[in-house]
Amino acid sequence: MGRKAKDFDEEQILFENYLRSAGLRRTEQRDLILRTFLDVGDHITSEDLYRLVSEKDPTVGLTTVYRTLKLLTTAGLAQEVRFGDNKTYYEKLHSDEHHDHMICTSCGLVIEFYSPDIEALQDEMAASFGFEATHHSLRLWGYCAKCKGSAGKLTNAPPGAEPRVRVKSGRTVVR
Amino acid sequence: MGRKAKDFDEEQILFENYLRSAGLRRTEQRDLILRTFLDVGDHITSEDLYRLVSEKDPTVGLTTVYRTLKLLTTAGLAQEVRFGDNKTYYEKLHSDEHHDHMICTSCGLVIEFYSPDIEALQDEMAASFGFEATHHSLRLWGYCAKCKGSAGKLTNAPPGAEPRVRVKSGRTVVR
DNA sequence: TTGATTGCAAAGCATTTGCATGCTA
DNA sequence: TAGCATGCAAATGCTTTGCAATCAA
Repeated sequence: MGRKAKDFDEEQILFENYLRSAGLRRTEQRDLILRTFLDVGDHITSEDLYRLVSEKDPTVGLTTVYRTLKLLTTAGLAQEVRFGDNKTYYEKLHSDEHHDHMICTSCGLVIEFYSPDIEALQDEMAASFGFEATHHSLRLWGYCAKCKGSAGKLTNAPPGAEPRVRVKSGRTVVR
Repeated sequence: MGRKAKDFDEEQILFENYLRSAGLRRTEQRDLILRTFLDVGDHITSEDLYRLVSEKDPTVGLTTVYRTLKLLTTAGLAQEVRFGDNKTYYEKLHSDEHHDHMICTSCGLVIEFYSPDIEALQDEMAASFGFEATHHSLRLWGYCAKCKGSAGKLTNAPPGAEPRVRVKSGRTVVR
C-alpha cells in the first residue's frame, strides 16, 4: 500500500518476462509472493516473508517462498544480503540505484547509504585487475550515533566478552 | 614454514594477553590451533583447519577448532569472511593493513585488493552519519580476467538458469 | 582446589530436496 | 496432456550446546 499500481506492474512484467524466457510458469503463489515482497519496505527473510504471505493465503508453503525468492534473485528483482546474524535477507534490487549498509552491532540499526565516489573507485579497482564486476556488497559494522559512547556499547558484558554481531528483530532502516 | 619465528611470537603474545585479560586459559589445543591457523596462507574454514590440526594432533576436536576460531576473532587476530558459498572462512587480521575481495563466480578465484582511497571514503561516509565503524567488508563478484568473455562464463547452463555463486575448492588467491 | 576447557554426542537452525499431487500452458 | 510447481516431511550441512571428564592456574 502506498505504492502506485504502476510500480507493481513494472516489476510484475519483468518477472513474467523472466519466467517466460526461462521456460517457467506463472502461478498464483509466485504472484502473491512477489506482490508481498514488493510491499515490504526494507530487507526481509524468507521466514518473515512467509509469515506475511500466510496472512493473505495460508496455504502457501515456506518452501515456495524460499524458492520464489531465489527466483526473484535470478530474475534480477531481488538481492541477498547478510548482516551477520546468520540469516539471509532479501531486498528489492533497483536496476538504477544501488546502496550499501552500515550495521550497528549494538542496537541492530541498519543504515542504507550510497556513495557514487566509492562506486567509481570500485569500478576503477576492478578494471585494474581485469575483473568484470557484476555486483558487490559493502558493509560497515560499528556503533550508530545513538549507541556510540553510550552505555549500550559494552553493557554489562565482562571485559573481553564476545562482542558478537546480533541483529535485533526491531531493526530499523534509515535512508 | 617460511615464517619468521618472531612473527609467531608476536601473535602468540597478543593471544596470551587476550586470554589473560579475559580470564581465560592457555591450552595446548589453543596454541596448536593458533599456530596452524597462522601457517595458512589465506582463508580457511573451521572444518579445513580442523583437518590440518588433526595431522599434528588427532585428538583435538572439531568443536575446539570452532571455539578457538571464534576466540581468535574476538581477540582481534582473525576475521570471518563469506564468499557466497554458505561457508564461513577465517583469515588473519593484520591490525595495520586491511584488504577487500573480488570473487570470480565462474572459477572461484579470490583476489585480495586494497584501496586507501576507498577506505578513506568509507570513513568519511560513516562520519557523515555519526557512525563509528569498527570493521567492514567489501566484496565484488563477477568474472576474472580469465573467465571474462570466455566459454566458462555461461557454460552449458540453460538460458536463465540460476547463476549461483559457487566457490571452487581449488580456490587461489592473488595479492 | 576450582572453575575453565575439552571432546563427544546430541541438538539447533536455516535451507534444500524427494516425492506424490496439483496446475499452468 | 506434459511437465513444471507445490507442499509436506525428511534430509542436509554448518554450527552450537549439554555434559562428564580433564586440565591449567
